Amino acid sequence: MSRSRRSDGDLTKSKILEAAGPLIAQYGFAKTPNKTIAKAANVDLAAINYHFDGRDGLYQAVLIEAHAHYLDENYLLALVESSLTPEEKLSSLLETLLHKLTEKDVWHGKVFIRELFSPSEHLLSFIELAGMRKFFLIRKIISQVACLDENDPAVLPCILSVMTPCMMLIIAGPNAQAPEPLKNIAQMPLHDLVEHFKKFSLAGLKAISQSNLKS
Amino acid sequence: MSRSRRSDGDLTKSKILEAAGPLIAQYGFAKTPNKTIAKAANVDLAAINYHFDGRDGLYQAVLIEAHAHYLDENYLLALVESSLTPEEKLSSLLETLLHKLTEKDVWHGKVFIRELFSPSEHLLSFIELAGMRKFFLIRKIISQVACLDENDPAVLPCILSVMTPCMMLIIAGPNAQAPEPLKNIAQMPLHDLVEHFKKFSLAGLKAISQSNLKS
DNA sequence: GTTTAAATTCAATTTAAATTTAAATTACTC
DNA sequence: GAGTAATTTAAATTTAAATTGAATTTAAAC
Repeated sequence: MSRSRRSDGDLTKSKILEAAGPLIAQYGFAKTPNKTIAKAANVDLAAINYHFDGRDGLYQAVLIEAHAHYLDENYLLALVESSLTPEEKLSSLLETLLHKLTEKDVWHGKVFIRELFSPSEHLLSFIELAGMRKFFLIRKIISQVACLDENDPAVLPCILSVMTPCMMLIIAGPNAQAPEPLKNIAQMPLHDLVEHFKKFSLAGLKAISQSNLKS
Repeated sequence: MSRSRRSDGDLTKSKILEAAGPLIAQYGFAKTPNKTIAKAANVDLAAINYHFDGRDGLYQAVLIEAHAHYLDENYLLALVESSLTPEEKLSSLLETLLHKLTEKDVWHGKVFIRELFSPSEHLLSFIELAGMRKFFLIRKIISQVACLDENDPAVLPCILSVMTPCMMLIIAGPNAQAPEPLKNIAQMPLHDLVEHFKKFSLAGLKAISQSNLKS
């Protein structure tokens, strides 16, 4: 008996994944029917169920893919262990976050951030696995800039202050047709945006650090 | 002929609205069927279509309600025109944004922010009407703290930096069952959070202001 | 109290989409 | 090249939910 593992299945599986990503980024998961995804991927509708065991399985896979690519864990690891100063590490982190904006299609970030700000039952199930490691790496960088112990609860709002504005920018990114004021933000030169967030975040963290020393 | 306008209709209409809000805040619009809303409101399923002319009409109404209550326009107007210093105005704004966290049910903010970060076709249609006025008021306050002209494009990322972290906090608020790290943020004492965002935002804006003077 | 249209209700219908099935095809092993 | 199981496909089924319509009730006007 032949225990064959055909390789063409993997291709359609990834075709589905690559087609689903941008669609979900643009319209949200609830508003992209399987039929639309199948058409975009040039595969039969039933292939989604065959390969992902149902619609939810596909979304779970897309979410994992999105999270893995949004801020690469290996990049973060290398950054944390690099010989840069904490401030330089922060700069690099912000640059990486924002440079994604210029890429033609940043579906990874959009999908992940959509889920983060409009959470479904799918978020909890996987954030706790893959998400925590990346969270700890980011926390390490930011706590160093703020001169806080990484377990100090005061680091948590610092992380919010640094990260969430960049996330909003990705949602309202140049591709998306955002309402007027947001659209204008997204159309600003990338360099100006990077400079803004570096200045703002660095000053904010320094202020937190200062007030911590006094108390 | 009697041109009667029965008043009991308004009651059920608002019952539906009040029931829909918290459900949509928790589960998202796509994941709360009309049936669930009708049950929570103690109203017949068909009443939704009768009063709101369909599911989308209900969501539109919920969105308008949410936006109106999230940051009250009259409050913003009074704040802008008050005799407080720009810094004090910013403080008040942040306090208002964050105090919503302690209220038992902050569905208004959650619904609006869900939509903002995971936009559907409903966002654009009404943001441009009601949203712009509030946006301009917030911009006025923040531009003054940053010592920038309110039309300077550099104000835009400042608004992001100040507002979005607070929004994330509302999404991950004490009620919601967020994943670990976020849950811990939401459980921090409100006063500490307010202090953090005041310090961070003020320092950030001052830094932007400084670098602007030099160039 | 009678009239009238608004509001409610329940049942029937329609719609849209996901899933399942089984038949046809294809890639791989020998 | 034959056998086999993985994959693809198209059609049928199932599911869930929104919408509609007709019958009933109710509140207000006179």
